[in-house]
Amino acid sequence: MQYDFKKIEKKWQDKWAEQNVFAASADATKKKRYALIEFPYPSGDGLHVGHTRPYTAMDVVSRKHRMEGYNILFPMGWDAFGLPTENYAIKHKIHPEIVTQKNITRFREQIKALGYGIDWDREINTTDPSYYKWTQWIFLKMFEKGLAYKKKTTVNWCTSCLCVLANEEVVDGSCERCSATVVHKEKEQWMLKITAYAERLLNDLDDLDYIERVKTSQRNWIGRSVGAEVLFSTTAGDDLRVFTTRPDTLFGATYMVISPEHPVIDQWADKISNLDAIRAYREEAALKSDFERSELAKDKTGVRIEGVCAINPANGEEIPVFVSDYVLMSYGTGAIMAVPAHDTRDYEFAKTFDLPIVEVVAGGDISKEAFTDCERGTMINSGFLNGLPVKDAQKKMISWLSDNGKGEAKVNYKLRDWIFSRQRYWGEPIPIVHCEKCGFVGVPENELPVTLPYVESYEPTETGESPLAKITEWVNTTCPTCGGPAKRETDTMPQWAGSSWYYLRYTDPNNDTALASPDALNYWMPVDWYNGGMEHTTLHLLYSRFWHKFLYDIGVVPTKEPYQKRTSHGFILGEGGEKMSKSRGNVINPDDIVRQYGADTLRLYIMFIGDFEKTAVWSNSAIKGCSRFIEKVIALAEKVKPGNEYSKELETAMHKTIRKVSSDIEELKFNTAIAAMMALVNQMADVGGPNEAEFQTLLKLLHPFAPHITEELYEKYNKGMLVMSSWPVYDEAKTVDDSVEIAVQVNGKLRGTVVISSTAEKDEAVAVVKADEKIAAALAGMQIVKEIFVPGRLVNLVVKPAK
RNA sequence: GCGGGUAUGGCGGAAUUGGCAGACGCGCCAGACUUAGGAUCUGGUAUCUUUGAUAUGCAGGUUCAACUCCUGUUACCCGCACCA
Repeated sequence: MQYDFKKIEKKWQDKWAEQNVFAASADATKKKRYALIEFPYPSGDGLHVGHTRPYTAMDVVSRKHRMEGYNILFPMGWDAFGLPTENYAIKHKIHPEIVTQKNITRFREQIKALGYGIDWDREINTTDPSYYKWTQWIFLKMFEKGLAYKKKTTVNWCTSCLCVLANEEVVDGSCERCSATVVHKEKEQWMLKITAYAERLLNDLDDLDYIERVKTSQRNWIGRSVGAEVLFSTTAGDDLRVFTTRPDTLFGATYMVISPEHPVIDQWADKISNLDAIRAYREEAALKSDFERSELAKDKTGVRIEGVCAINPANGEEIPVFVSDYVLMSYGTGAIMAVPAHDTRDYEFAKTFDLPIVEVVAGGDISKEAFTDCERGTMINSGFLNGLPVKDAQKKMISWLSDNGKGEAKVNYKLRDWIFSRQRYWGEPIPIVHCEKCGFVGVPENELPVTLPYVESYEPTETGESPLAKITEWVNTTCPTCGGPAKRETDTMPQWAGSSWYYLRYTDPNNDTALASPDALNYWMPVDWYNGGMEHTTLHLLYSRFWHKFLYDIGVVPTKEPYQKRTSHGFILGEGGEKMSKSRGNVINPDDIVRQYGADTLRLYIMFIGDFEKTAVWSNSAIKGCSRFIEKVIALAEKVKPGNEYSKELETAMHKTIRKVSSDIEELKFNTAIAAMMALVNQMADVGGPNEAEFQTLLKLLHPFAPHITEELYEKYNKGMLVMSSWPVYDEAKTVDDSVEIAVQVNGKLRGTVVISSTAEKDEAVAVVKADEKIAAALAGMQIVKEIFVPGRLVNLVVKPAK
């Protein structure tokens, strides 16, 4: 048979579609599996081979589970709002909506050509008003509960996109999207209070089946630290609050440092004698990008505030207060107590400014460096703490602080609230109206969605306002509360909004009275298995867990967590091990591969390429192996023996392969599953061909990986489609060979092999070994000290020279 | 600096979790069929000084037995990064 993959693949894709075999059933009595892949951003470049790795993997898993009798939900959609589309639209003067439609059409065709078992009736699109109505609805609920608020804050400002970025979108001080420099700017922004969920986002990780590295990076990102908040009174009258993880070292606090943005600077303006210098320093810090700040991290800079001193609450000493940009306004209280003897940064700063360094924990050598180890050391120079180990001193100091009203135990998080507004056109409008009398008012639910007005010009403005601000007829509205004149919020939501809840919409994509019906959510949630990129661990994955927990709290979703299991795939690099990029000219386009080899070959190869979780290098020659494998299977079809004639040997191999492929798929070991099938096919060819039942079993095992050709070969048996067939089961008893070849070692060195019955006991095995000529020769003149027998594996004889 | 990970033939990678290192595939070599082969088929393929010895980044250790466990060390990759 000529392998006409083009015809075969089209034929089966059409058949599956005609019979709607991938539609998730509404029958809630069936056992379900919800498998999810991150829906793509439909970029102008089209599908990347990198996409096919997670998609194929989850398709393989889903197809197997479907054959095992599960009701499968395996959906697809488009995360289509975002900057690249908008930038492209501006450059080419085409409306983003049109660009998006075009890109989606292309992506859909490309994905369909790969034969995934996707329920296309549930396709969603984040830019569809009937979808973003609910994105806005969730925002309104958060606004009602006080979790969405507007605040003037220091933001990351991309100098090219002219737009605010989330902390997570700033990479090495540059914009994640366009790589332009990011600077700090003070702006009024909508914020989401993700910090209110920090504790739960952290603790609930324990019960989830996420791969460990995902849990670890979320934990690090949330960054819980335990310590105390301490109040320092000042000569200016008001107090300075600091957070510290080392309350035990309070006696060693010889100065304080506040962030350049700290509000007390203005409060103290009339008392500061060097205000100009302080303000100049603040200006300078604001102009530095994050990148410049970290570049200069080695050299500590700062200015002493003249005219105001702080008082160390432990010993009542007056200590100076400095302004320095190594203290961040965004963490803790924006002020620190500096203990140079026991903190590396404080130590550097003290050396630079020639400040006193007082040792309060003995155990290090503070003439050389700060002693920061909190596992050992004993308190000194610390009044009532003297002689205590560090841990005990911490507890004692905290209770002393709270007894005296000077502080309390405190937990702090690195996680910061999510800056949620963007000054761009192509995003969900924030459904808020600003009324001069009533303040911020949510758009009433029955007026949702607030649709994005169609405009001719969506260029970002130089003033940093959203392009929507220019559309006065849209901006000017009436206040839902008092009916007076009001203005609409003109900022839009960030890229991550629509993707924070999309998995919920798939369960009931056309519902227009709720984001999804309770029945659908009860049945389908949580997502059983979610595979996606590591790069989303602290972005999308964390954001969506936050939204989900909020929706759980207001009774909208039935589960505490959205995703029960999370796995992650490695990147695909171009030939030569470099990142695929247009400039390097090493981009592999899936369309070309499908045209040249067919979808089945691409699917097989992308699964065979290597360890699923690791980076893999594309090889244009290695893919031929998978193409040949398919042709071998086709050739094997010609050799199938009619009837039930079978060999014991092949039967054992069949059962072993079923076991291996079944477990490998669940463990993401697709490469070894395919290797096992290749070995089986080679063996089948060697014995002159399988019988019909054996060949059908092979087709079933291979079907999730290469669905089209296996359907084609299965068709002649008139048993219906493989898609709807049942997954093969193995019999453990039949996975055991009658006899096995075991290794024979003498003193741990391989000296030969013998074939024995697989049920042989130790005595029998050793007897056979001793009878073997080669072994006997090796044993000549030796005395056996110990005999080790590992059933089915080896015999090791420990010997020494006979006396 | 902190956190996570990786290291095995010419290449991608296996190894039932302490039991014959190199499965499976690519590439390569030889042969067959061919006017032809960058098609297909068959066989071979870790290295060497080959009755054997040496091999899983490097140096030790535990064990009858170590890619696997322990100690130390090097290199590379990926996050985060002045987080008090």
